[in-house]
Amino acid sequence: MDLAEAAERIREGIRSRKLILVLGSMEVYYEGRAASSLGLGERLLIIKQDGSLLVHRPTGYEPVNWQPPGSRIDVDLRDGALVVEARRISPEELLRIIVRSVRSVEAYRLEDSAEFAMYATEEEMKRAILLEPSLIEEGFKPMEDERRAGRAGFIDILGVDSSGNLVVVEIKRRNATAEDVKQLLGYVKEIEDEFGRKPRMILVAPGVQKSAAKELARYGVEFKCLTPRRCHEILQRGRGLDRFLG
Amino acid sequence: MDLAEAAERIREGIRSRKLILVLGSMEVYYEGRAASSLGLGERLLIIKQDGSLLVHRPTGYEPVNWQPPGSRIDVDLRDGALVVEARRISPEELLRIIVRSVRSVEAYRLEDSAEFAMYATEEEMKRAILLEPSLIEEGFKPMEDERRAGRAGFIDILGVDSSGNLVVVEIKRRNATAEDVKQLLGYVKEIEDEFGRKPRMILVAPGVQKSAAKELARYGVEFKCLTPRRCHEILQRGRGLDRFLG
DNA sequence: CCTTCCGTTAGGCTC
DNA sequence: GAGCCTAGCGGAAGG
Repeated sequence: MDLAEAAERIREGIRSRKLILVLGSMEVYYEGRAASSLGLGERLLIIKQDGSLLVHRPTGYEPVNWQPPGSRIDVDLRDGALVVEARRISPEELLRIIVRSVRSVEAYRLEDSAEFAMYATEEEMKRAILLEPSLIEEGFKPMEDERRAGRAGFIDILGVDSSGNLVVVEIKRRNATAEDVKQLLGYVKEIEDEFGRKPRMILVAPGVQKSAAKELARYGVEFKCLTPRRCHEILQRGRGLDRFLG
Repeated sequence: MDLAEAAERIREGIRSRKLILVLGSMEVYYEGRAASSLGLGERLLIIKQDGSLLVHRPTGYEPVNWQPPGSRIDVDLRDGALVVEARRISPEELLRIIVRSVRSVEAYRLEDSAEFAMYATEEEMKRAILLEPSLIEEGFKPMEDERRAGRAGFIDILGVDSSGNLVVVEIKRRNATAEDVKQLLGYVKEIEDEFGRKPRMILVAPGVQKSAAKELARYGVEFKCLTPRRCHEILQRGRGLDRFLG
């Protein structure tokens, strides 16, 4: 395909806010927070309706270069090449794509208003525990969630056990790290300052990294194994009951 | 376009290891480490030559759903819909795309053997300092890089200053955080244990976060401002000299 | 605006 | 293979 025609199609696609697909042979140069260069090769260039831009090589999940939504995109013919530039400010970044030859340019107006729903997140784990506190242990009673702990951050769940002890619960959807233990200790210090007594500390996660296991023992942090999947199932069950009860 | 024809084109594209672009109206369901669902809408489905798969909505930098390279991809006609499934094991994950109608299916064999080069990384900052130690201060002499500091990790650069003091240098390509200061202190503790005297501590970065500034002052950590860009320029210059001298 | 934290983080490296 | 760290991380939420 002729480069001038390709340029016109791309410009028209941007004007009419379409998703544009360009297949061709191109070089790619990036400069901003870092810098990169990529010599000539056949790639897929995607320009989206919101001004985001992606360059994909024939393999790999990730784009080799990109620009997030809101970039200003310029299309020019320069020295016998088709040059696409995507700029953004804050941080100031420039992505320059020099297209040497084009196999195809397609533009589509896509309609997509569906809602994306994600399950088995850390948020869902917290909701499952609030719904069924015995997941932590028998007699556990949550009092607050997302409670501010000074400048240490927010405590996932603050509650009391069956003996009336304060319990600070930290939830992770993946294996707990030593860093997570430190985070929990930070919360506990704030709580201790505030309440004048040391609370129990429970780290809830599907597992622990080896380095974290040592830290748990060292600081007397308890560990409760719980997977995001199990929590999701519990919430589904809860919804089923709600529906049944009406 | 007819769904049966679309299915055949996709299968043929996979057989011949091409990059496949499908534009159409589709639902997407994912279940694996987490789970998600996305109702009917017009999207771009990309199947790459290496078995990676991406579903892109009309806006946004990131794919809404994906499967990394190496997934097994099945294409079926089922209940009047075109169903594309991408599975992987370890972790076991399934992405199911139900295509209800197709606007276009294109397949391309792309040739791309160019090398991708990234500059202005933390690695480059270290190399620039090793090449030109006065970037830290006059008289600084690097002795080792990536030196093991017990279980605390690896010291970016260990050296001595003009007075013979040990110097531990930690490099960050972005503004330094309080966490980075802690990391440096961890190294220093190990070095102190080993050498029996406290080394100077220098954090090298383009800037500091506010929380980090307090930690710097508190623990007597010095800060040296240096940008990845400057380091990249220095290395370029170095290469130029090598070429000139060599 | 900046900071903090999560992510199906991905990807790379070491042990 | 598991553990650990970095990223042009992106994105969201909060101050």
